Amino acid sequence: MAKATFQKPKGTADLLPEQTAQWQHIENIARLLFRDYNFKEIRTPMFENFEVFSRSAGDTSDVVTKEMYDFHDKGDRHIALRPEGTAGVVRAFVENKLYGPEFDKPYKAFYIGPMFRYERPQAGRFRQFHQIGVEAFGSESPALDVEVIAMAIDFFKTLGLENLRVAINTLGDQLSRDQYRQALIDYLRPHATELSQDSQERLDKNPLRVLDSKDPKDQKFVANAPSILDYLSDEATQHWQTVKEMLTALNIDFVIDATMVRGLDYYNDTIFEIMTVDDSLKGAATIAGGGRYSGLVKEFGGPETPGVGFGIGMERLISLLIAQNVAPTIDNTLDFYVVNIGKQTDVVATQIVQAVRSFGYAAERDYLSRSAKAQFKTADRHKSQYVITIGETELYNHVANIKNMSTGQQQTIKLADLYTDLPTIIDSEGDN
RNA sequence: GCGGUAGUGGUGAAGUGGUUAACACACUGGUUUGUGGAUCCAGCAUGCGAGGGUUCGAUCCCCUUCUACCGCCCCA
Repeated sequence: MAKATFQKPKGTADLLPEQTAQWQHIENIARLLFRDYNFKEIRTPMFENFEVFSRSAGDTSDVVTKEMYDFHDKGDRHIALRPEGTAGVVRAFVENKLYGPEFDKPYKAFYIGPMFRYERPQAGRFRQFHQIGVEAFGSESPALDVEVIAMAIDFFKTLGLENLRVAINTLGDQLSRDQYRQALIDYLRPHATELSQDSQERLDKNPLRVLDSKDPKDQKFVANAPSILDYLSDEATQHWQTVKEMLTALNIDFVIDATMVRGLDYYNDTIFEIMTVDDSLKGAATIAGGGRYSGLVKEFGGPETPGVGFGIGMERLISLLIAQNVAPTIDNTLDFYVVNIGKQTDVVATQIVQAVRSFGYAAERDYLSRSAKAQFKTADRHKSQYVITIGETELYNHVANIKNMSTGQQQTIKLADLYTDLPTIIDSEGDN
């Protein structure tokens, strides 16, 4: 490394061809599967006005208070790189009036793309990472909560993952939440000074998030804290019950985690996380998280419209696929390699590769005037099925040699035939 | 934002305050004046993340910085 003046920004990654194949595999499966559920792809900007995120994720959320990748542009606009997908989709939903009568309800959309969070990189955590997410707007049906959860699980199963744990909880509706919030404050307030510094602040701003704390000082209080499940309104209870029943009806195993809160403030009713129990991803076990939210569309100026969705972390997903040995093997094999010997053959060699490619075969040639041996080695390394050799003698006679690399058989054919009948020549190879 | 560990060629790595920085893989060439997977031979870091400092002299000591990995917080 003579002068490594340029390095990629902290927490980013270059995805090289060996890896992109893997990414494409996952994306392809997502697109195919989500289509089965009638979700359509939506693409929104990778950056938005800062307020789009601060208003939706919640002013007290960690994402907004310390992880926002934001800056002021040349027009002095306060811009933020999107830290998650929902806010932008909701903004687009409202801005494009997708709540209009001509659109399906629920309106189902999915997205695949990079997200940004300004934090210290570590296992399963990057400044630029990628999510596959879905959102469905316009129905309060618990069946939709369940469908979204089922789709995530379907996706992971299709990819071949095992040992997944689905945790669900409910945050109830506004009424339940308000009552619970008060109960929680009443419970925690007397112990306020014994809580961690962070949680003391949370107590005022967003007491539910105290439940999320991993600090041992807080944990002992969290353990005996009142449960949201005891404060659900009749309506919220009904919703919650139905979600559980439907999950059971679909044979989806789940655990109820009454202390699960989620990091974004906009959720209500059903929330869920899907994590691996695989040891390899200890610090980053959660590969998907999501839930229902009802105030967001209104917050962005649209009509009161409920939504439900999830986000899947692609980097974590890929680590898990690798850890569980279900990553697909990629095919980099060539069908043909064109060995050319001598300067004079340069033009024909180009004509030949192009002709071969025009038949739909993957083909490569040598551009470095290397020895025939070196070119064959390269062909071999690419596991090329056939090698076409063109030297000056062949050129003079208007022929080329085709060698089957697995049998070692080589035949001489006319260039004219190669250009018109290559597939036939290959097919009939064993016949004569 | 805080803490821990690390940074030598394309890769995996050894190494020492002092003339030419092991070894292996990969790659290139040759052994076979135009034909692959084997053998053997040869070549392949004026450089030890970057910038300062100590020293007669530093890849090896000190400081700063950058980056990576891991942990805390939190999350995907």
